[in-house]
Amino acid sequence: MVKPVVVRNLHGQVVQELGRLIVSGEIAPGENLPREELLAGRMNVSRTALREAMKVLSAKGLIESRQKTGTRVRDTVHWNQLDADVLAWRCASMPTEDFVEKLAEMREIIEPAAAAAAARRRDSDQLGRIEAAYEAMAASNDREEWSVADLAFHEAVLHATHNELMISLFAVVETALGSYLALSAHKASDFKYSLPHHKKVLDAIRRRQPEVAREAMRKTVSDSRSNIRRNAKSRPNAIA
Amino acid sequence: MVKPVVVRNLHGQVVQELGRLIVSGEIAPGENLPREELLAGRMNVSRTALREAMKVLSAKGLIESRQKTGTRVRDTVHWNQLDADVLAWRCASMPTEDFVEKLAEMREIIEPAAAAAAARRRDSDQLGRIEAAYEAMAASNDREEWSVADLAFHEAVLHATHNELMISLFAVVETALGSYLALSAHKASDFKYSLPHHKKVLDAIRRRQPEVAREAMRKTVSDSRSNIRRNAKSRPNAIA
DNA sequence: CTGTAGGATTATGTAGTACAAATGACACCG
DNA sequence: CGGTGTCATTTGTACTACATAATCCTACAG
Repeated sequence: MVKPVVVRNLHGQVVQELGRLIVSGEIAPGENLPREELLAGRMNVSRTALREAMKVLSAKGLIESRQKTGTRVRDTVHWNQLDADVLAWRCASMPTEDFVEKLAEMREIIEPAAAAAAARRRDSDQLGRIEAAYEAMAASNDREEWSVADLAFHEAVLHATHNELMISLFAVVETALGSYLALSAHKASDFKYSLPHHKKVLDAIRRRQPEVAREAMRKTVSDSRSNIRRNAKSRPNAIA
Repeated sequence: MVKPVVVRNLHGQVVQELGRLIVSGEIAPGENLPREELLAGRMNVSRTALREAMKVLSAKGLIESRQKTGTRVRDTVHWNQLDADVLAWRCASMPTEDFVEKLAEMREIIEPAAAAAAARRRDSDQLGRIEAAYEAMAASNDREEWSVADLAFHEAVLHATHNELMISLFAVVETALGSYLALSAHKASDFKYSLPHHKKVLDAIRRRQPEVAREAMRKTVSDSRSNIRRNAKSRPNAIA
């Protein structure tokens, strides 16, 4: 369910290690990293590998290198907050309610709009996928199956928008929110609680009723958020 | 007004060059790049520089390298569509109306939601910035000044949301849309056309009325979009 | 003739060295 | 005191050598 983050490359590991350190704040913005030679030695990798890693971090807006000056951590405003890795590092290091709220807010903005757009622009093929996902949700036997089908449903709706920017944004937010979404699941008995909500979304998209779809989706994700909030409060830091 | 994209590093140039080739489709997804040694020779750079560039492109999801197999261009679904560079390359290579519509759609989704959030969470300091930007818009003497102040206004609203994910998304979309926003400007005589719209947004945020702010902002950006569309049709490919 | 194991081949991955270029610091000179 | 040039330091680029992994193909066994 969670992302594996398997990195076979050495510089990939270095990226993860340094990225985590920076995003978690252990290396604060404005601060300088050790010289490449020293840092490479300290991490037991060659300067080559370290530099390839630094170029990646640089591409994510986390650091900035200049000759003579050295490499320094950039201010958070320059970070590519929408980068999957950056988001993952934030999730890992600051699982505060505050951040989850921000992610959930993004979701509540995107999804209703996406549902409306899908109702306008969906073709029959994509409607089929949404229906298939809905059927899978209805047929699911446990929370695991439900979660998979649920994700597929929302993914299918997003794809029906024909807007790859929105699809990409959804993917990023949803992945980051992934672990927390488990919190929105109900007790084993009523994990299909939100099935009727999804039905309304599906019907509205099928009938090409944008505003109905928007409102139905709004209710769905807003519901999900309250559950996340409730469960997160009852058992804080359940993730880690 | 436009972004300079000044790259002092050699590998930075390689990133730009290869990135443009890939995003424009000249090197299609699934296709393999030449071997590092060959490609480096062909571009007159060392393998070192080429590899650093490839790591960056890899981080943006454009390519994927594996031993023996070589380096291949990944399918577009894996691209970080929300990466500033990727977006810039798309703008440069396919300035189709279609893509502008997608960007505008994102804007129409984000900004009203942001205005609502700003009305809820703004503090006095941020309200001050929004007011200042508004005053600058009102005091502007030409379209250039107007555009700068206009951007500052929207930026200030976004910052008042306290959600850096939304700020980041706005920044990316707005930058990509930047050149096209000029198209939304009216003739020299009535470039302040949308000032009353902005006034309503400002007032609603000041009075902490989320739904009023949302609706006012919706009208503002929707208006801007119609202008972009109209002007884009009258003089297609005015950008390049 | 077919299936599989294992080695040959070939691409990327990593390490290390050497030097170029930029830039901040400092000393020197007017 | 101020301008200017040299020096030192850190990243940038190039090149070489070898490690590693995965494909491909050969050879062998059934």
